[in-house]
Amino acid sequence: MFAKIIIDSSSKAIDRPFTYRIPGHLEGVIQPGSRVRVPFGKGNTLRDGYCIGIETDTALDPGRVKEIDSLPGTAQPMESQMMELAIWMRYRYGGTLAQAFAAVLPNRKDVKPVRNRLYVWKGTKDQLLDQLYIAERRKYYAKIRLLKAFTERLTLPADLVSDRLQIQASTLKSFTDQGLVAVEYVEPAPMADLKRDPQGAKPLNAEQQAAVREILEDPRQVHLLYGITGSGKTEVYLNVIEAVLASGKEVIVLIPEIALTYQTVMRFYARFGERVSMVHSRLSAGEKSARFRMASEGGIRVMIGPRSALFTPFKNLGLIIVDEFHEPSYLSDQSPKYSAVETAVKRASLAGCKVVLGSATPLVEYYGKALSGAYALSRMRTRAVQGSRLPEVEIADLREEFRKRNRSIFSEPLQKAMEEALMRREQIMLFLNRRGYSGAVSCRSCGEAVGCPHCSVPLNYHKNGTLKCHYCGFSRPMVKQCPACGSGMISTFGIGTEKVEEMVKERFPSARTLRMDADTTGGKDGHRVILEQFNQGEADVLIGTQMIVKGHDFPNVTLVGILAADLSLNVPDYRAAERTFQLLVQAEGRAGRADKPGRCIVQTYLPDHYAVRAAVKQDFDAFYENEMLFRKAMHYPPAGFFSGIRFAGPDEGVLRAAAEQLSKEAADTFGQTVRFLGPAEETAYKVKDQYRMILRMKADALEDLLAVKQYMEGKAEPLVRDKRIYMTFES
DNA sequence: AGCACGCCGACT
DNA sequence: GTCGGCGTGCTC
Repeated sequence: MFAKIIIDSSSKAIDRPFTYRIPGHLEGVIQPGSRVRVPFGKGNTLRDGYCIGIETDTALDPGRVKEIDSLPGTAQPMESQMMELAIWMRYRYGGTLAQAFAAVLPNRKDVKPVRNRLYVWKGTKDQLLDQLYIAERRKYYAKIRLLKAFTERLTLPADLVSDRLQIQASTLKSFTDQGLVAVEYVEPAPMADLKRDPQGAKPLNAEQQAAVREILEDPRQVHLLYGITGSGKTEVYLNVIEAVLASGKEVIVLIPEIALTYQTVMRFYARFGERVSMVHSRLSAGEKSARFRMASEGGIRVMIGPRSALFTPFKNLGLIIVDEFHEPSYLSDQSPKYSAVETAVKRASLAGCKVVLGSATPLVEYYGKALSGAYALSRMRTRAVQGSRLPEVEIADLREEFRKRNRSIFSEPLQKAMEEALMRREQIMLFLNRRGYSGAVSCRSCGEAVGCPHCSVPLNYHKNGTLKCHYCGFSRPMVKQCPACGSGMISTFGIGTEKVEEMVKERFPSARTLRMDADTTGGKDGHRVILEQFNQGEADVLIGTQMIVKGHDFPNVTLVGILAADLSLNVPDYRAAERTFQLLVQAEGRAGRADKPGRCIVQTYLPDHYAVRAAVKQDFDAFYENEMLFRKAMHYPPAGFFSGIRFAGPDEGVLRAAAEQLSKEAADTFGQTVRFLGPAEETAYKVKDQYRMILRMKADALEDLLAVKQYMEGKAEPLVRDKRIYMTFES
């Protein structure tokens, strides 16, 4: 018997099956999906790999075929469905098959036994592990602080945690003295917390009931749940999950990284108790593997977590929920660069189950499919909590402010609102999306940004005095006058959050400020510390980038100021308007709670832009209609398929030559079906001494783009192997 | 990716 | 005359 083996490697050169003989004692043990250890290469070094198939015969010269050495660890073989998913991911997103397997099969590390230490815990293993995670994030109870002290030593194999033991405080001391660790645990914290804040099943309103019913009854596989902020999507999920569990099936709930908080997970615990578990990036391989094993053995029925939870090896998967599915954290940054949303849809179709995509600001591609009937659609347009209102949103027109010679970053209405809020001792959040000030040029008089005639994205100002398009390479000299209105009031933007903080202090000397952006959130606890300080009322004004608008609710915040709504509109990306709309809607949602009305002031030079207007009215359908006109006109998704091939390399000349040559060959070969734009320099042309270029492609069929990808992988292979260039694929 | 084979310069 | 530089090419 022979086995087809994929060697675990990130190298394209050996990303293909190798045939090995199966030794007699492993016959029947090795199956497709098994991890194996094989001698490889001239030195016969032992390397790990994945079996992808079994054959009774081989066309190879028997003398060349080596024998499988062993089976490393005790990991279960990958389910055939998960293997199929990985193969699809490799095809869809590139990278090597081994990388795709690694993504769907994270239980790679075998649990190392730890001896000579005693851990005592009353409660289940899973609760302990979850407590440790929570303890890192929040100072909840004294006993959790006690746990925190032991966190380091408690990252132990779950099997060594003894269940339901309790020891006396004296004993505790003697164990501690001996270097053994003991933790006394009085009552499971989740339950303790529930007593404080009971969260049983809430009655559903009519919209929620309708959504639950539609999700359960509609035969279509993909179900989009559009629900405004506060419409109670989670409650809908809980009810749907209940029904799926009752039918004997299992559920995966994906949430954005940032939303994985104590409260979120507790709502699920409250409803489903120990059938729920979660995975997250801070778990060690052993802990994660233990939970996945429990899931495959039926001990866990609902798995919650960020994108990697999608690969929970449930045997009888009945439902996948992707909450806030528009969030960019669903895109993997490692190879394979998969979209967890798209992959969830694929997994659902392999498992024959339903997938629910929920959002207050759905991605237009998906919303379009829902409107066309390809996906099912449920809408929830009212707030679930009685008396709760959407914040009052108003626009401050910065062109007007400029005419009034207000050179400050605060418009008159915002300035006034801030004074009032400070007087009432209420808190303020100021939001400025820093990413957008990379040099787009805009007119202070009419608000237009100078755009590319071929791509309708803003041009970027370059130091040599030209304006360039980073999509197609178009370039023109810097303008002296606004091409739209002829005004000479042309300038670049350059204000970041630091400057905002300075100006808040200058104008409101008594206000205490906190700043939250990439510069102030260093370290693993940076976010938590700042948010906690703000929540404790240690500051009056929180200034930050988009990280402050996601999912954090501060009851005392009554004013949200969006300093420059246009900044995210002027980034060279066809999704700029969509991202802006999402950010604005999210930021608006931060203002006010049921008991205190909220107010949001949106400062903009583009008060008439459809993304801004729709966001102010919280009108997703209006945004969708306008955005689709733009996408269709420009053949951007969903009106067509769009992707990119990135070239990077340390030698500028080699990189340019390679990018241009490869692009030309691709254009000659695929010019009939694919439109090529570029290659153009990336927005950040040189990063860490690497020069970067990008070839963008538009096509009517995804298959055509994937064909170019395959072709380029082959063509660029020699250059990539010599490390002259690096090549990656974007979808 | 590793690792070996292979054909040219400074050393015991 | 040998040790070793890393260029080229293969890995079941």
